[in-house]
Amino acid sequence: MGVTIYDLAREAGVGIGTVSRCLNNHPSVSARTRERVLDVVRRLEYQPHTHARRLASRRTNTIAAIIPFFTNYFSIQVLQGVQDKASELDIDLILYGVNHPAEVEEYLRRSLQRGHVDGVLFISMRFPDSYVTKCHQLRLPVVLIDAYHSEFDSIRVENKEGAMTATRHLIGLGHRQIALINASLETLPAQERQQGYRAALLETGLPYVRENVIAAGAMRQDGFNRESGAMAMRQLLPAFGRPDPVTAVFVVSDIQALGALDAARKAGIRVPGDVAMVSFDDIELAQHAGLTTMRQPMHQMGMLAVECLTTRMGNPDGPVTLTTFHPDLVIRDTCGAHASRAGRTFAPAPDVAHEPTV
Amino acid sequence: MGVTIYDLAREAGVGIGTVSRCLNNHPSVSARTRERVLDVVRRLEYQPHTHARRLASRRTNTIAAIIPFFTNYFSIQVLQGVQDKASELDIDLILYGVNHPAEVEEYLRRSLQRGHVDGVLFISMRFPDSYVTKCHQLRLPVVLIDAYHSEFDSIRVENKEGAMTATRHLIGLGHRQIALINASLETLPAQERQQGYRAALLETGLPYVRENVIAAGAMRQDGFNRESGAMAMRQLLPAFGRPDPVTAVFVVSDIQALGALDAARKAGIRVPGDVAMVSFDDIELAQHAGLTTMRQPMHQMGMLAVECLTTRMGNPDGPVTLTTFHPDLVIRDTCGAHASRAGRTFAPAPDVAHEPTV
DNA sequence: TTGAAAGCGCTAACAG
DNA sequence: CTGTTAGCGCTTTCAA
Repeated sequence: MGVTIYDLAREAGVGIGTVSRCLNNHPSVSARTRERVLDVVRRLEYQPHTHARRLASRRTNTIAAIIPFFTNYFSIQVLQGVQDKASELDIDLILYGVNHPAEVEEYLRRSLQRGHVDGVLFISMRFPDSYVTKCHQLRLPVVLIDAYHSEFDSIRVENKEGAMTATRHLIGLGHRQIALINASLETLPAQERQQGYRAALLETGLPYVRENVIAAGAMRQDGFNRESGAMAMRQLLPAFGRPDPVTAVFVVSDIQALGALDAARKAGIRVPGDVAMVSFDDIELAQHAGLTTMRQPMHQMGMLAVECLTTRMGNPDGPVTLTTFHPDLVIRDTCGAHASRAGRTFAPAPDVAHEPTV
Repeated sequence: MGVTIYDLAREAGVGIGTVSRCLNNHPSVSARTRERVLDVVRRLEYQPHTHARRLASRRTNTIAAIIPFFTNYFSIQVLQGVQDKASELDIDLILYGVNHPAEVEEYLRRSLQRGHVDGVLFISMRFPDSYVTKCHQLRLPVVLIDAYHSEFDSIRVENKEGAMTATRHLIGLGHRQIALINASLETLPAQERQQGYRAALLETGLPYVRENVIAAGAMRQDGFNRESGAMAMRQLLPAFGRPDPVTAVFVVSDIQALGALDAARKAGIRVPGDVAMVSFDDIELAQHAGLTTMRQPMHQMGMLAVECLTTRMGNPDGPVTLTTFHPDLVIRDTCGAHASRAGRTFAPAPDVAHEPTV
């Protein structure tokens, strides 16, 4: 039905090898011949057959991204970086959105089919241990983003450092009772951010108050969602009224901060008037809501992940890499720094790395 | 390097044809043989080679989705529906995110490669005329979502009707000076929603006031973005102070409403206190912001699009279909219906379809 | 029910 | 520089 290289070869009066060379601009073809062949290509509106090419060349030029897909804005923004870089490199990107944990394995299984994809990107999810051997055996390149595994390349952000910066900022603004609204401690980012929060308190000599810390239980998106933030804020409400009240909150993600903000508003608590807030991620909406937050270079992380994956594809046995970005503090409205500088200001403490257990 | 059906055949003592039949559970294989072969399959951890299979069977089991990707929440939610259905049907989904208009053609060109994908989904974008003939020639199935073209299957929402409902709701709440914040009139949804707005005014005998209508110019996302909404709101500010002031606004998308809300807040205008607001889409954030809005069944539209595409793949010459959903009014905070019912209430007007030109 | 053989359309190694 | 040839791994007749 379609035009094949045989048709082209016949029409141009050359062999199919030559046609193939022209198509893949192989150097050893005379200018005249190439011209003639490409002419025929245009005239016959030839379209190469993707899969035939892939079968013969053993390269698929396709990668898969496995991502938690329940409208997770962080992941979406990483995905954009991935897509942009893939597009730039002319690589097809297969999207596997995970709604149910079981799907992870299903997608991995698919990716493992020989010749299906050249590599897999794993975003914001724990990599299932049962698959690490398989991936290695079948030599499937894997890169993790916002996740970590000692046997795969990972791209992440300094969560502990970021959480420390956030907490210090609040301390610097004069706050002494700082609450923490966390996601599920099952996840690494949640653990690390809690460590950072705690470390910042410790280094300043502030007590770690158990009641000030709310973690999400097992739930949708591991607690990185709006409702989780709102619930936590509601739980925190009494703490605003007690003597020596909580006057600031560090929320481990913007999306939770949005929910917390909402809950606070409904309870008549003003932010930053009554309580200051700093969160984490800097998703696009953070700007809209005026969140002071720790920015993660999501787009850049996505782009880098694709580069890292292609590198890995080219060198399957190279050493495992770990790339770490440093989050930046973006000051907007919720921390109150812009509004009034009435509070006492502490000098930033030195970078002492306590390692409190969580 | 990998295990092939030849290995399986040798190991099981059968021909490759039989192996292939077992793998594709073709009926004409004896239970015993099948058992034996499948045993070997498991023992050797055989993985079929995707591309070989695709080449031989001429089916790719892959579709592509071309979507405007600059964090457009509407599209993302549609995409989720697409992904869910594709996953359910075991179809691979290639994601083509468009950042620059030129990329559309690039992606279409790729999709047109023989055997690349079985079909293409086109979300929220005008389909380039230069490609309609090509798609038909190469018999590439195409389905449009939130867009329309007479020669392709389309899935959309009754924009005019929705806009009328929204505007009528505001009228019913007693408002008489209702502004319109629109996106770029280059797009079909913008045109249709403006028609609906106008029709609702006309049927009630309210004048169409030119100064009350703000359309976005040519810009990012055709004006369907936050900044556009904020700008429009700022332009509208004087109208709130004049005699016979504007007391309500219909905004053609939630994302613009978010921007408008922000701008209003900064200008000291309370919503719904000073001005009521109804918007369109019901993206996930609408709930968070308390937007009264016209709900589009985005997820459902995405799912249906995939079904429609597979149907089309099975019957390339069937009649072109157009599926239309009706948007639902979701009442939350911004319209003020919950707050006070102080205003006069008009009875809903009959469904007269004026067709004002835009 | 099964095996053998002929492709699917292309790449790449090998002669010339 | 170019033509020929041998696969890539699988599906699908066609006989048996």
